[in-house]
Amino acid sequence: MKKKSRRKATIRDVAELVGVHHSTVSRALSRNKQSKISPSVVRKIERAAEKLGYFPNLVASSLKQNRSFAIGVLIPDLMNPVFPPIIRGIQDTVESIGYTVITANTDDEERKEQEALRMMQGRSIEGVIIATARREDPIVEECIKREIPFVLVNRMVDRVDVNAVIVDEDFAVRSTLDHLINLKHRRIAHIAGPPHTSTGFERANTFKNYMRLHNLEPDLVVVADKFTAEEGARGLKKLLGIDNSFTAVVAGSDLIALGCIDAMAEVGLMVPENVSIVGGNDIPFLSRMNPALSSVAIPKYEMGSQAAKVLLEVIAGERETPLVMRMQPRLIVRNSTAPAPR
Amino acid sequence: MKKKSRRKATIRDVAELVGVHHSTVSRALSRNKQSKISPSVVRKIERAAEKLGYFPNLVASSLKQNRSFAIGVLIPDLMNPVFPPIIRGIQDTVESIGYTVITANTDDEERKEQEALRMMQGRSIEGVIIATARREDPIVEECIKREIPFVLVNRMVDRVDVNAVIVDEDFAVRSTLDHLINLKHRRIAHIAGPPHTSTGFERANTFKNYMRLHNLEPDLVVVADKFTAEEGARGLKKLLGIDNSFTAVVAGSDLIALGCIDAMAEVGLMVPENVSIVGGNDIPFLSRMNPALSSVAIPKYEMGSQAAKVLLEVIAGERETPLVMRMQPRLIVRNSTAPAPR
DNA sequence: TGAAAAAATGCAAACGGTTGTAGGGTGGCA
DNA sequence: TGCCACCCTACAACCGTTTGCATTTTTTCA
Repeated sequence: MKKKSRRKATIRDVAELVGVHHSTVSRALSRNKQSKISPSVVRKIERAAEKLGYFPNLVASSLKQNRSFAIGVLIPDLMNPVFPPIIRGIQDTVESIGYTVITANTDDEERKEQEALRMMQGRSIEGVIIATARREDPIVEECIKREIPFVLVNRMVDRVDVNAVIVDEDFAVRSTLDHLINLKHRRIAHIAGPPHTSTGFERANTFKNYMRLHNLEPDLVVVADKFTAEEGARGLKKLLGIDNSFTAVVAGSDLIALGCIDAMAEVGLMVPENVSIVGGNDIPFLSRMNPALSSVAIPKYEMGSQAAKVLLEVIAGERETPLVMRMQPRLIVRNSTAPAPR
Repeated sequence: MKKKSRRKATIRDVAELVGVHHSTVSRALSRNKQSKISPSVVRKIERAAEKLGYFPNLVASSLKQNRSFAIGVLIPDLMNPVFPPIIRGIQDTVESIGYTVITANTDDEERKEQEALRMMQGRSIEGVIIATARREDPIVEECIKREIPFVLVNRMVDRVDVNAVIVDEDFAVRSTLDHLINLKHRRIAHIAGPPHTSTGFERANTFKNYMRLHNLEPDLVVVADKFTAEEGARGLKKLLGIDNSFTAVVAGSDLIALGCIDAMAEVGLMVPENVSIVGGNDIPFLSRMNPALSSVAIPKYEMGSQAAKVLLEVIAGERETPLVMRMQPRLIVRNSTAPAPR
């Protein structure tokens, strides 16, 4: 019995115990097909499997079926609070039907993205959810070329023939600007996210257009090279060097907003007394900071969940035409915005 | 060529292109062994592999070698900010040597833990890092029984013959009590984490002992059933019902502390003017809240990283005797603690 | 009652690598 | 020139499942 517990029981072990061929066991245990195995044998096999502590070797199964019941997820960095809810949304929906997810952090480095994709392909993942897309993205191109099912989440590429679950950035900045303009702000600056990302690019574009629509000069736009607090701070300092007449800033993300607030604190600018600020993404706990950050909330968990559903459809071959789904964000007004000072 | 790109190139395709046996290709491509393949052939094979876009099928390799170069990680919930850094620490260290990690959320439900472990075993993971341990933990027992290499992280079990990377909870509560006592607090309450977790249990124990050591009555202890803000709020309300003479509270975790603060706000208690509070774990961004939460920081990333290293040693058979590693936490004093009101 | 249809099970070949061992070629040395 | 080593490389079996097809068993019905 030492030997028995030594290595995992296989399908052949239970076949032997029952006295049938191992293929019969295989069929008996995979209930999906109408497998033509008599109920009595099925029961005997199930009992034997139970007794031996048998459970299927997913690896062997994957090899044979050339599918792995696994999907990959590419994110920039797990420690960025935007991503855990997205991932959780993905996991919850795919796990419910027996899939597992493999995530990889790419730190926005193309080399790591390539490596991760390689690794995932080596593991025969059936599809990928990509949260790292740049507007021109070699990884996306490669997925297309290799015909790997994929869905973009949060960030989009410049082509439209892809599946994506993203947010209505237009709506996001319009509602932000509406709010600020209602508060009588006129000199509004924008610390934009990186222009090679759709989120950074689109929001900056809409910002400019919508400002003009309101006859406001959209001249105070500076870009942050990353969605980080450091870059946000750098951006705001640069802005101060150019023009300090602004009374409000629209930040490309919450992290960027945090950096802006830090930079303003350094020069004695108070939020919201001197300048109002609104962030983006609404990451957790920022509602409790001082001042509580006004932000555009995006449905992170749902986006993950939806992206997963779409991916599963693609994998199952149920979806032919590309789908881009724009989720509606919601401006949450807290204490970092106030009427424009006179 | 359609057909070629249709399906992934295999080792046999490469072999055919070069005109050698596929086993030769296998040996040529796995450099580790002194594989006795002539350099010229190796070069030809590498070129052919490159040309065909070949990369190894990890699944097949896993099946044959009965190892998967994958480890599992069991966490309660990815969305709890404590875990992403731990996971990132794990990922970074194992990925550097070609392993991948599969994480599963268990929501502290035993059923999900069992399922997750099953799934991981089915995928032939070589070991597990467990962040979900309760003091008596059936999953841990099962790992022992099945001889699955594992390392506990953050939480410990009651037995000591296991590998674990945890924090010196004793030190944690002693330094927070020192701090509070220095501030002349005498009536100090403790909202403890769940007593079925080592962290909840140990901290509560140390709290009581260390209070007595200072001739203070440790009577104000109430337990939260989970490490959540909701439970923290519930705990504090219960405390208020018992005795409201306390001027400081030691919370079992940051999330519990947040709940306490909320509950206190409801009844008009101000932090830190009326009561001081210190949290645990020091999750990100709470330094920016109002008031900035004093907390006991734990080296989350390093804990993950260390746990991964230990696990890899166990897997490699390089570690026989169990190791429990206690990482030193650090009290970070911010604005949620102040001298005791008179 | 017997033949044909239907149902249940067995057989064997995969899936794509790895690896022990056998065999072919080359060079060294007497 | 001949023999023996010694490198390389080829062969084949195997890892645990799945699955088309053959075969056996059971059922059906004339």
